[in-house]
Amino acid sequence: MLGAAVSVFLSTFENKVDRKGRVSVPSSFRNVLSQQKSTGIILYPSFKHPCLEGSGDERIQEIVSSIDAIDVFSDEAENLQTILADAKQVSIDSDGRVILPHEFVVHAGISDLASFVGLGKSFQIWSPKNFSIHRQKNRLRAREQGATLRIISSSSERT
Amino acid sequence: MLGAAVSVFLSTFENKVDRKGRVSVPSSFRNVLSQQKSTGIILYPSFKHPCLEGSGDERIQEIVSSIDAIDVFSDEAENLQTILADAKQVSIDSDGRVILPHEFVVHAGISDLASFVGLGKSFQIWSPKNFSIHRQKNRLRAREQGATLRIISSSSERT
DNA sequence: TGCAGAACCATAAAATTCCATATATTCTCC
DNA sequence: GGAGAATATATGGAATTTTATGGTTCTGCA
Repeated sequence: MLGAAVSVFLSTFENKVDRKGRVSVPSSFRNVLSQQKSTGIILYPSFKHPCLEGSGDERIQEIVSSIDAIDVFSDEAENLQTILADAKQVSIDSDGRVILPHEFVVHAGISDLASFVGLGKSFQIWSPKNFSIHRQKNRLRAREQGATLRIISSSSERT
Repeated sequence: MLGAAVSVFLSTFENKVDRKGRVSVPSSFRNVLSQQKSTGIILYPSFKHPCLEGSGDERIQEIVSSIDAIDVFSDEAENLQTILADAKQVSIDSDGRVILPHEFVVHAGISDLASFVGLGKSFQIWSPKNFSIHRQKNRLRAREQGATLRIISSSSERT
């Protein structure tokens, strides 16, 4: 395993998806997950993008608690329940792979390659093609809006 | 059975209903139920949607307590009491199937397919057709109201 | 005695586990 | 410092086990 082990999902990895929909979870991601004591990962289709949202399975517990905290029959509860209805837990096999459910593969437009994109506390899975488009748009926007400001101010605390 | 198992009802499964009204309970749901030591499941017609509400039989206990906690003659109490009056317990056979009572099948508009929808601590059973309409509405609303944002921000507080 | 519900069997499809390998990376001993 | 051993990662395929599902038989009860 590579050195450090920052306990956040970091960087982007492109892995192959075989005929059965199996794909290796990047090893650094697996380390983060095992540190969170996740036995598997939770996946659900993104509302906003043609990609999958992923996280350790503790996240589900948080959603369930959120639902409990509000009126069971409210619209708001139903919004959150939608996430649960769409989510799937996939287990990581002994070789570090998961099986991407077919509907998810379709939603994300994935064929034989999948990009795992670290977002810190969570990650996304894209088709490499869609991701490169998305990435370019994001970079452009970040540049225009001066995304660096936030970073500088937060890191300046430790200097 | 796969290792994992966050012990909540998760994801959506579409199973066949045979001529005798039998339908397989998704295996992951059965796991949750057995973890709850439920010998069967409790079903009752939703009064909000054309679907059935389902849960392990401990859930009924919670509803009973809720009734106790509120004004005995309020509308809310009557709503909850209606649930109890309409509810039925169905047992799971050795092959993991239940028989959907005829009135319930009618209420939900189910013919030869049933969608089991995980909602965390409980689940629903829909006709796939009605569910897809419902799902689309919910997803749209969730997107507009930004349901995910709240979860993400609340979870980020604790790290 | 006829019918609904329960228990039994059988089977095809799907998911999970196990094994094999190629490639890269790290370690260790000289 | 470097050759080779040991380890880890990503991938492909096969074997095994679980599910889902259809059909049949049994049983009590109206």
